[in-house]
Amino acid sequence: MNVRTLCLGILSTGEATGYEIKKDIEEGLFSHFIDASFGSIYPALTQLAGEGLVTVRAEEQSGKPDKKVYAITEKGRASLARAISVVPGRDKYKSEFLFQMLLQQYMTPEMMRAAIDKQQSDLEDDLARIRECRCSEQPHAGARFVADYGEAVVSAALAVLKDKKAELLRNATPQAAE
Amino acid sequence: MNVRTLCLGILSTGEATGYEIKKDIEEGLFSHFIDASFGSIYPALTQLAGEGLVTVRAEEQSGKPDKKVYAITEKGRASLARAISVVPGRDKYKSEFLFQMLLQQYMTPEMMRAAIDKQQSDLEDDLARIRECRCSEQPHAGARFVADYGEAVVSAALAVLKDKKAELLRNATPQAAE
DNA sequence: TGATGCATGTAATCCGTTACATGATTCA
DNA sequence: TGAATCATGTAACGGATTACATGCATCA
Repeated sequence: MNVRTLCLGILSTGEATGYEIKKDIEEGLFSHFIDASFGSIYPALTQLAGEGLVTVRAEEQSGKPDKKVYAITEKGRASLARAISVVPGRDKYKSEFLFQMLLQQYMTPEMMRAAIDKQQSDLEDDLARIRECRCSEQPHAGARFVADYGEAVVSAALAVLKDKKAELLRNATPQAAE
Repeated sequence: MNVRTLCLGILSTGEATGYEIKKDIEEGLFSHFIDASFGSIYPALTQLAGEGLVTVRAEEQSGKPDKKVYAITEKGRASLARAISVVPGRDKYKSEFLFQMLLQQYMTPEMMRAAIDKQQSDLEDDLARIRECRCSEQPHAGARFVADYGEAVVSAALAVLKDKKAELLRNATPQAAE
């Protein structure tokens, strides 16, 4: 799945500017399983408009660049439906944190602590964000499911982390890391 | 974190060929939070050898290309220690499946079922793999933690999925998908 | 007989990130 | 005064995937 389809998906829930799409990706329900930067969103939107999958409407603003509000077209909806009508690819999960934990013996206890604390605060952030989404929206079945799924996964991670934190630090080898 | 560091990390647990490293990434504990293909592993290994971070030893074989066994050097261990002595980047999770669930209304009920079944079998695979790792190795503290973490996360996902599956399918809009 | 596993490697290509460029407004 | 928010966009660069090339052995 690429940024094109992602933009189409977000626009299927209502019109938005590139800037708002980015915010949605960072703060909305999408945030915990998708990523995209301006450098990919803006070109994707231009391309989509060129193909008639979305329309653009410029709104003048003083001081700032014109706001470009994008809206999905029927052709866009059809294209979106086609794009998601495939058996989904396997989930991909990348974690530097877990890699580090696997290589504990190369880390100093201070680094261990820093890494664990960082991970914990990241997870707490995630959890807060998910719960916020659930409150702020009147969610449809899909959104509710995704929020439940996300909450369950993040909570489970957090529980293990809190549970094993002390043990992990106790085991940290003080002589490590060259 | 890049393929270089990943290779160094795997080689820190014992010597291996490029082919074995790939297998380790696919089947070992690494598999649920890291990815890499031959196209990136082989060049990385060549580069690492050029810099003296690993040594190579060629083993002749009949029929097949010579097996190149790589082993990490002291310099390599130092480099690995340096590479992982940073506050870890945020975990990244990509899921086409969750994206699809969020856009339910564009999917046919058949696609919904296929997607859910696929996700379930993927998760069951993951769980089996993690449990296998735990048995096959005499794991050190780090490996045990990673296995616990992975098991908790995947189990939680699986539980939600099983729990909500029926509801998700019941809600599937029969007229959807263009 | 045809797929799968073993075994290494290169080149084209893609997709995306990072950094840069611009600039007003608002909040601390 | 300096950071953050709003707002769009381009260009360089990087990093990895995919496909290709080669070829034997084994298993079904």
